[in-house]
Amino acid sequence: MKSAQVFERDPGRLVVATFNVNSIRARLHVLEPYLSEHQVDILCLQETKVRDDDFPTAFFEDMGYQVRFSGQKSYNGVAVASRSEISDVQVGFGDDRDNESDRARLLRCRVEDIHLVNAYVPQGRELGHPYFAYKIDWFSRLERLFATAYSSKDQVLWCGDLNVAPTDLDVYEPDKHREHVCFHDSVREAFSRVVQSFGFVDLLRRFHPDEAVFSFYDYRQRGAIKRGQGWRIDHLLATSSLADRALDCWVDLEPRLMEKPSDHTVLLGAFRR
DNA sequence: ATGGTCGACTCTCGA
Repeated sequence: MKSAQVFERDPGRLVVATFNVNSIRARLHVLEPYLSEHQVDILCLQETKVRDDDFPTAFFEDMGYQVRFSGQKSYNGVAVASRSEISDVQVGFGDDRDNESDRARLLRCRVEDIHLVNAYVPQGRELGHPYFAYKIDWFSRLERLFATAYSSKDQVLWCGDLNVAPTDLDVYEPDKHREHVCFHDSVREAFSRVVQSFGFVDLLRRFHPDEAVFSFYDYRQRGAIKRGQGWRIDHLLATSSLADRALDCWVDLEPRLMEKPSDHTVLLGAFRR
C-alpha cells in the first residue's frame, strides 16, 4: 500500500494552506510527500510559473484533489487545489483593467462555504519603479473588489503571497528595511487599508500575537534560516465569521519544504467545519 | 559585502 494515508484525517477540521512554490513543476517532489503526510484540504499556490496547458493537473488528481489554475509563461501563476469541490472560479479582478499578469496573480473560487481569494501580489521591484505603483494600485483594486464582490459577513479567506510584512514584528531587523518594497510605510498602509476596510482578521496574529513567525527566507542570503533572517509576507486573512471558526494558524518550517531553491514555506490555518 | 542564486527560457528577467 502506498503511504497515501499515514495520518488521521479529521473530517471535522478544514485545513487550508498557502504556499509560494517558485515553480510548481520544480516542487512536485516536495508536495507529494507533504500532502501524503499532512492534512491539507485546500492548497493555495502562487508562482506556479507555468502556462495552463502545461499545468500538472494529473499530479493533483492522483493525490485526491481537484485543481484550478491560471498562469502565464515563466512568471506568476496561481492555483487552488481542494479535496472537495471547487466552484465559481474567477480569474483576475474582473475589472476593465485586467491584464495577463493580473489574471495570473488572482484566482477566486468557492470551496464548501468559503469564498477563497488566492493572491500573488506584485513584489514591486523598488520604490519609485512603475512596478511599485502597480503594486500599490493592486491593493486599491483588492479593496474595491472586496467591497463590491463580497460581504464582510461572508466567510471570506484572502490568502497568498501578499508581499508585505505588516508590522515591525514581521521582518528581521525592521530598521534596515524601511525602504524595502515589502515593508515601506506606503505598502503597509495600502495593505492595512484593505484589511481594515473589510474587517479582516490576521489569523497568524490571532494565535501568535507577539511571536516572530516568518514564512519567507531569501535563499540568496547565506544562512538566512539559521540566523532568523526572515519575513512574514504570506498571509491568511479571514472575515470575522470565518475567524470565529479558526482553530489554529501556523507556519510549517519542515526542512524539506525549505530546501533551496524554495524560499517560502507553507502557512496553514485550521477551521471547524 | 550593495553581494547572493535560482527557474523558465534564450539570455535576461523577476524574485
